[in-house]
Amino acid sequence: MNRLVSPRDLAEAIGMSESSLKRWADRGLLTVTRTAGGHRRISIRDALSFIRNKRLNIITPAAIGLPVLDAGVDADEDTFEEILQEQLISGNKSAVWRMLIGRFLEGATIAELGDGPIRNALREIGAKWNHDADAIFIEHRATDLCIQIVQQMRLLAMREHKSFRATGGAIDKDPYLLPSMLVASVIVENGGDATNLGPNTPIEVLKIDSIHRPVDERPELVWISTSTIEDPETTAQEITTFAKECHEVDIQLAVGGRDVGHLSLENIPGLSVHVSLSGFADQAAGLST
Amino acid sequence: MNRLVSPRDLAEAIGMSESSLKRWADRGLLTVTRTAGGHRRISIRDALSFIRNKRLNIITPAAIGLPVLDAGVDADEDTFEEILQEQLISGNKSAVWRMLIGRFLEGATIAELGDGPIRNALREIGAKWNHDADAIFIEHRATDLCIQIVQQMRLLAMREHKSFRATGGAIDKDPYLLPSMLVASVIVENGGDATNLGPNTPIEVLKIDSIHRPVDERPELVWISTSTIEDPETTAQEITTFAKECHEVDIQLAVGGRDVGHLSLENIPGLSVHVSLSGFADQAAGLST
DNA sequence: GCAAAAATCGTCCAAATCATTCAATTCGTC
DNA sequence: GACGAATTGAATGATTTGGACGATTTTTGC
Repeated sequence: MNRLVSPRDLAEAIGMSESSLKRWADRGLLTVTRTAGGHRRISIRDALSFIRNKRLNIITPAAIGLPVLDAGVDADEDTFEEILQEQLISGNKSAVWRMLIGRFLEGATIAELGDGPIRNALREIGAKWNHDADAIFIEHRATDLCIQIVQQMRLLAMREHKSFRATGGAIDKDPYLLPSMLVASVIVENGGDATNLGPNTPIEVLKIDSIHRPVDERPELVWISTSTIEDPETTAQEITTFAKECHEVDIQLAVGGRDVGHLSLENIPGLSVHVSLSGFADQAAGLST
Repeated sequence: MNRLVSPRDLAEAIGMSESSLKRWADRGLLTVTRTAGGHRRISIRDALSFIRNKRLNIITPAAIGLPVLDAGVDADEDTFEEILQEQLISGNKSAVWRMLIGRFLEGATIAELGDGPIRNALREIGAKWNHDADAIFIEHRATDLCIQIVQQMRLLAMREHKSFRATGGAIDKDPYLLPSMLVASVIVENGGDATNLGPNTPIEVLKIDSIHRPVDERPELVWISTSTIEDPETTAQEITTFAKECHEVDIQLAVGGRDVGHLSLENIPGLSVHVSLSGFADQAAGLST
């Protein structure tokens, strides 16, 4: 996973000529290092970022030491999700990795993958929850694998220049990591600088990194992820108050998550309620311009 | 201590061939000393200045195995930890990233970084815990940043060939992510294939992926991370029973974590108790050969 | 200590890559 | 369509790279 490739290899992998590749590198579109003798060398990570940024197809994955992106990457959406779910259940790390990263490199956004395959597969797996040890095992293993892959995508999607700041986390008593991590990754993918405060983050704590900050250090966006809500009324009230405070200082507040429908949050100025990651993505894209 | 590396090791570390490295040395691009018999030896200092000079990437840090305490490369250990802690508290992502990944690329192991700078910084930050929102904010932000960096190191440390399998997680009711993630990363760094079941994993669930598996799918090692323990007596009893079951089928069980001292676990065959990540590293290295 | 195993030596050479040039293709605009 | 600008892919001779070789040195194991 960490080899250096030559311009020739990368050119072959994406079906372009060596000349073009070198020109792109010289123009700065692709990060290259040089050997002591002056030959260009490209790290896999830079190569993958480049492939995705330029929306290129990997024609010969083997040329840069990538596993064949087989098994359902080309399949239609339903089949893809079905296979992904099977592989997640059986704990086939490399297959899941190939499928998701493969789609990602073909240009799928983190929001699309999170809203579609990842959410659906984990929902199915979670539905089997019944305090049965087997089910817990499968859920934990699948979640950890997804966390690793989402982190990897976050790194690949990161841009040099960050055009806005965002902070957020999962609400108090909510132990789920992945949703908030997905939101952070989606924000990074859309040009933001995301600080994820993780699970179990009371709204009081979010205030510290937003409205309580000096004006020039405040984020433009705050997100709250709500996978489980203990007390819907109190929580809705807290969020409403927080939204008002944010609105006064021109911070956008966005709430999303599985249980967001249980909250009565309507027509509150400065507050967006998202039922999907693409909602977050759109909002972030709006801030990014 | 001034360790010397061979041309082959340095070549592997930067992903180049031994031939090229020898040629560069002969051309004077890289300072080498010679043994009495004429073999080239390169000091870590010269190797690093060469790498920096030519802007090369270190892709296999383990190859030059630089001891962290090699004074003079950068700040001494105390100063380093002090600065790291400051930057973690102030949330300076890029600085923390640079410091930790930098050390890692210079040859520090994940175990060393986890036992030293990371643990000490987070311990200091955690000590400020008093249900004060500021303290929680800083702790959450620092933890998330460390999670990202540890995941990145895990990817960098991953090898092509995995020589043994391991599974583990944080014990039931233990919500901390990072310790178990660190153990998984240390195992990966030492040639293992780690499945991290994450926080809140009851021992029953660990059994699913170990003793309840078919013989040829069983891991060689199971780890339990214990940052908080609700009921020491029951837990110790459970672990003892589990250790016995593991021992019978030749699986090694390793327990570690902040609160591991509160458990009475002594002289149990097949059970190792570690107070540091390097303990896990040694055990993994033993399995790897 | 000694012998076997592993690592490195210096040298050679085919293959890969360099920077540059140039013709062919593609793109946008009129 | 025609035209100019930009991009692409192929060819060039010079340089760099990486693997192979038998000989020598260093390390390992007893």
